[in-house]
Amino acid sequence: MLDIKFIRAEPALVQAGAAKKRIAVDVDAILALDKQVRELGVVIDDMRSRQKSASKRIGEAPAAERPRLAEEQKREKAALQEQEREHSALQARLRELLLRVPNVPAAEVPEGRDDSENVEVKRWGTPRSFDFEPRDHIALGELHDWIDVERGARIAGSRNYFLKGDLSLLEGAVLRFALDRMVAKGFLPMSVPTLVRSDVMVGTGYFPGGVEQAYRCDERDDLCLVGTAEVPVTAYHQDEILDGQSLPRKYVAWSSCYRREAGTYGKDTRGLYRVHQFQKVEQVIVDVADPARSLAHHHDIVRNAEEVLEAFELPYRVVNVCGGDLGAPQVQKFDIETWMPSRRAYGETHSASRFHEYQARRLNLRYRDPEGVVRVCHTLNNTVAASARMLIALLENHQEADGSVRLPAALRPYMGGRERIGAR
RNA sequence: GGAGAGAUGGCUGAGUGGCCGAUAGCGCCGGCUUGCUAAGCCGGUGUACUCCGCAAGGGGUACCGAGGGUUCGAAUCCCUCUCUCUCCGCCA
Repeated sequence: MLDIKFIRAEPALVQAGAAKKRIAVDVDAILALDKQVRELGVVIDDMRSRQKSASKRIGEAPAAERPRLAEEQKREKAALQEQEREHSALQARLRELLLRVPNVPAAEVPEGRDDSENVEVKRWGTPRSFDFEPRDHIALGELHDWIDVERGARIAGSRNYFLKGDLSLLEGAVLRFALDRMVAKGFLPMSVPTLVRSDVMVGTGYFPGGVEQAYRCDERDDLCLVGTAEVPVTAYHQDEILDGQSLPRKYVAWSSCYRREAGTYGKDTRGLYRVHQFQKVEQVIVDVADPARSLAHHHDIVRNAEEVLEAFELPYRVVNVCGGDLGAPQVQKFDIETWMPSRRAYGETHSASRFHEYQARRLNLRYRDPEGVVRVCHTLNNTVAASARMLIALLENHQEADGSVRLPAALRPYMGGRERIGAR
């Protein structure tokens, strides 16, 4: 959420930012409503002030006088209550609108309509040229009985799966490697709730825009399954005022992630690329409100992910996500795409975002600076490793003609020292 | 699931209808005292919105877990909910 004061000061900037993101917003209408809310607020504050002093006088008046004075106050009160009802309706409407105002994208965000216009900023490694007909991960999974999508679908519907044997172990190895690496960099590991209240989904910016993408419990419990550990970790300090000295806070969390994938019928239906549940190690940073520091963190968290891919010996590229492909909350986003032979393309495996105040303001996540001033924090996050897609890349890139899969050196200690899996 | 107790400012903890945005202590900040430190003394110390002011600053309103209600007036009374703790039951 943007600061309403910022919107008042820079309406054109906000309107232009929304346009760059291809998100419809009427800034003028919001400002008109804001003005209305404030004007009525002044009236109400004034009425309450009179009400309070009148009540005080009644308390001090002789008992005989009180009933008559109270009677007068009753009429005043009715008028006040009517204004209050009007005011809170307007405030609620304003908040609804504000929750949908997108964050202003950075100048470095490229213009563009959709992901086809994202701009590649880096490429590492070279996609391997096979001297045999490479299998896709599903074929490899069937060959070794590592993946069972049929029973997954029978148990839980389409886009659900079982991982078995060495692939299940490999999933754990990938995630644990990623986690260990981040801990070594000073990130605090956390185990987190994956079922959260919907105000946390609003706070992190997923709601109201992304309600369709989240699994929700029924009306007995106001809880949602998170699509990423970013949600509980970023909301960890909700409603707190942190000591500025304690920032930045760097967290890393391993969690299951749940996505409804509404509106993706017929898209990526084969295999583990687009699934309803997967596991992910996520890095989150909370820091002071300094755009330069946020930017530096952004580069760092991208680099952290790159190092994991390099350790896995997987070719990747980094793209600067264009305005039209950017979500409402982000200032800027870099996606890392890893080479996937079956797609004959790079597929998104990581997403690194910086938000400035957008999430923190919704979460009421603040800190006290050295001068004692309370400010809203900045937040950022990025994937470190996400299980299903990382497994696709590892299987497909490191497969051999006989269907076995070579393990990169980094993963061997996590796989009992083995150099390959699926050897016959 | 059953029974009970609770939720107040950074923390501890008073406050059962008007004198309470809230006693006191601790912590923190400033000052004084003092070879240094410790102790002591004095003062200050919540958040949000809003109005006035160039500013320093000042005024108003709201907030005592959340939401409703009673009342001229609610931290205080009533209702609902959430959370915490204790005991019992069940259970990974």
